[in-house]
Amino acid sequence: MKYERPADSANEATDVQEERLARLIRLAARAFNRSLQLRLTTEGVTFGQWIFLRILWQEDGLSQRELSERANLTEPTAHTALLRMVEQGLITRENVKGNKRRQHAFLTPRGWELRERLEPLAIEANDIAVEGLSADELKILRRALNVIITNLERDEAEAAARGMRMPPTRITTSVL
Amino acid sequence: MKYERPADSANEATDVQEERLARLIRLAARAFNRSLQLRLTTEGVTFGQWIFLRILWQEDGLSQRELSERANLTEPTAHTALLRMVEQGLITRENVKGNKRRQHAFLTPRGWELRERLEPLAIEANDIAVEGLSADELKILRRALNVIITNLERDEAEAAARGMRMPPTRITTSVL
DNA sequence: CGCACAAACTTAGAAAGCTAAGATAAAGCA
DNA sequence: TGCTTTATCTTAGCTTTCTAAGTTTGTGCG
Repeated sequence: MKYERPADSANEATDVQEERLARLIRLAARAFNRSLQLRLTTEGVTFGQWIFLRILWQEDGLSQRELSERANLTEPTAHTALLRMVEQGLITRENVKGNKRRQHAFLTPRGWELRERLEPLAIEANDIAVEGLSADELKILRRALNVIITNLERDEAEAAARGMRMPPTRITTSVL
Repeated sequence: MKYERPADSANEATDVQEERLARLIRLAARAFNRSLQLRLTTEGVTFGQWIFLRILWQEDGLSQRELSERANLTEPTAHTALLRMVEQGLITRENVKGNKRRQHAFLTPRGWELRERLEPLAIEANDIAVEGLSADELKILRRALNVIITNLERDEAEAAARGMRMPPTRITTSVL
């Protein structure tokens, strides 16, 4: 054990403290998602669409793979989101430069238009969230979150290298 | 606007900063979930089961409603998780004191046994996550997360009072 | 007692996410 | 040139979570 504590800080208390952190982060993430979703709904946009719209506003014409990387999501997740965005007329997907494999996503005029209506909503949600926190606290919060993310991703990579895997979500070709 | 910045820090930078906070929290939440799930899988337990096991270890015999409240999850979510836990022999659900409505969940011996094997896994994940953060930073992190959660939940409650709702997840009895 | 209202659990169906395993096109190499 | 490998997008099917809308059982009041 790396971080030993004096005997007088009971074990139980330690457990509770530590376990709470994951819970707090989960609750904060959910509250943030809901807050944003609540606002986006007024413009008929879902959370998943928002994620990809934001990326395309910065950099139009990315491929599905590039989009999923920038969004930190898997390709199947990006895939279904992009299909729906085509249906709703927010983007088109096109093959460019004679490459029949890569499908680049381009914002439609409607997709571009949403920008000025949606971005203020996200800023509003963020402003509400951080109300009462000082600049210093926010700085530490960001740093701490980055550290946690780095630590856990490193851990997952190491676990994967040792052969540990996330449980399959599909019945693996069973007994035979 | 509360936190004005000197003119030389462009608006764009501000936006990016603010938007990033939600993203960081989302990433941290996901990394935490995966880290825990990866470990729980070695004992054949899913994340959802862990959530309710933890609560029952503290307080056995709670009803579905009480469990969903303590877990910060809705009843349908608790419902499906509990059904699976019954299937797997982790809990039983029983009517007590002749009440045919309330269903109290009781840990089976198997459910109790898991405690000593699972709790260390959660502690391990937490230890890894906070590696490199000082006690002060952790304190601020916790406070900041609590502030954010409170702010956003208040905002959602106010929005609900004004009639704003989360988008329905089911097709609302359409045209007729 | 009987009926209305409330509490508790269930069912229906959707979104968003994932892993695994295709399919097809491009690139690289012998 | 032809074959193998790699890239990219798709499909299949599962989990977890939600909102909305039942169903059933208790409770309280006239």
